[in-house]
Amino acid sequence: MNARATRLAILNAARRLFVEQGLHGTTTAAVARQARVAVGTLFHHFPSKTVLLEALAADARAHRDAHLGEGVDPRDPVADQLRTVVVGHLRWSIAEPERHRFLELLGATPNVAASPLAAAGGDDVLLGVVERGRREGILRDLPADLLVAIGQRLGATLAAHVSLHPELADDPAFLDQAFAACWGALGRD
Amino acid sequence: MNARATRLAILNAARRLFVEQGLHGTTTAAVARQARVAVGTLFHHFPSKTVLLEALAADARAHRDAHLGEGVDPRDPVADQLRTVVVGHLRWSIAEPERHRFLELLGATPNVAASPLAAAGGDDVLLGVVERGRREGILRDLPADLLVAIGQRLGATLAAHVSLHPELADDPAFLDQAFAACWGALGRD
DNA sequence: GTCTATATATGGATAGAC
DNA sequence: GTCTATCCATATATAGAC
Repeated sequence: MNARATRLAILNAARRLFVEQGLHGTTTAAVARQARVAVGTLFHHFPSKTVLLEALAADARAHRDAHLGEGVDPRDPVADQLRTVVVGHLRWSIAEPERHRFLELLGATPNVAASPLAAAGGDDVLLGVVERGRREGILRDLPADLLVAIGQRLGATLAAHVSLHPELADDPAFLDQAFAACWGALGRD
Repeated sequence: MNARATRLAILNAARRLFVEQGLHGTTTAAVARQARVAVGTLFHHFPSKTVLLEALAADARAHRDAHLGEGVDPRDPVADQLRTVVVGHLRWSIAEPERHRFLELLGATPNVAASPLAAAGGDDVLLGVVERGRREGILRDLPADLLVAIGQRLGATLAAHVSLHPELADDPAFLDQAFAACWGALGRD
């Protein structure tokens, strides 16, 4: 197995275990076992557990952002852009449940949420849409950062529900209602 | 210091540290230090770290439920009941930020969210309101458990924002908009 | 009930052979 | 690059004096 493949095996094993057992609940030994490599090999590729976490975070964000970047057309009405972002995020979190849950976990973990590890970065897409919506006066009279947070949390809640009922991912009626709920929360009455 | 006071000091210290540094990030030694008792004393009152977590969880839920139980009048329209629950929860999470964050943390921690520790229990109040709303056909055509989850997450998001801007807790315009966002997400258009 | 001192296990990380 | 064996710090929990 070449170096690249070994590195990938470690990343995949680590992501899975971190999501299943938590950040502190997962030992480097367990990651190595799951990846079918020796502990020394793990530390050869990732000099510390923190570096491993950072690599996973960067990977997950890059993956998500690449997925979200496409598709949002600045010429569309804000409501359409928002729908594109929300549904896109929903689809991504269904397609990549572990990466999604890993990012959620990072954000929810004290002393990690504040570190560079949790630097949002990719939610810029949503932020851009929200800021344009506010300028146009079609969103609620709430702070922009709160609107972004609401959009994120709502998206994550929907994603968690759909991950339990995968058939909903392609149910147009459900997706309509789900987006309607988001728009109902964010849009001006 | 009597036994009751010692127990309380340990609980308060533990809650604070768990919220600040995470469940696994907090050692029993650190809790004892913060509570100004010896490690042996801690383990005298709580035979294990798990028991301490359970006691903390039970305390936080009882506190929240006692607060939420009052105030919901079954004769009110569902929208009013919902507002009572949402605003009540918001106020509670502002008044008791550590208990609130501790419950959030429990729910977000793998291998803890699934354990008896995370048994919801007190969100029965919200569940009751949502079920009545669905029967009356005034809520969105989404599964009841998803509606409850949306209400909870939205409430938690608002609470997190208000904890950063405490002055909003008594701003009627903000509370109106905040509740409007919840109702927009949950209520039928 | 509270303390100090310690047992026991396990964690992250390293050394050095291959 | 990968392995085995091991170091060292720290974590939970206990023992037993006061």
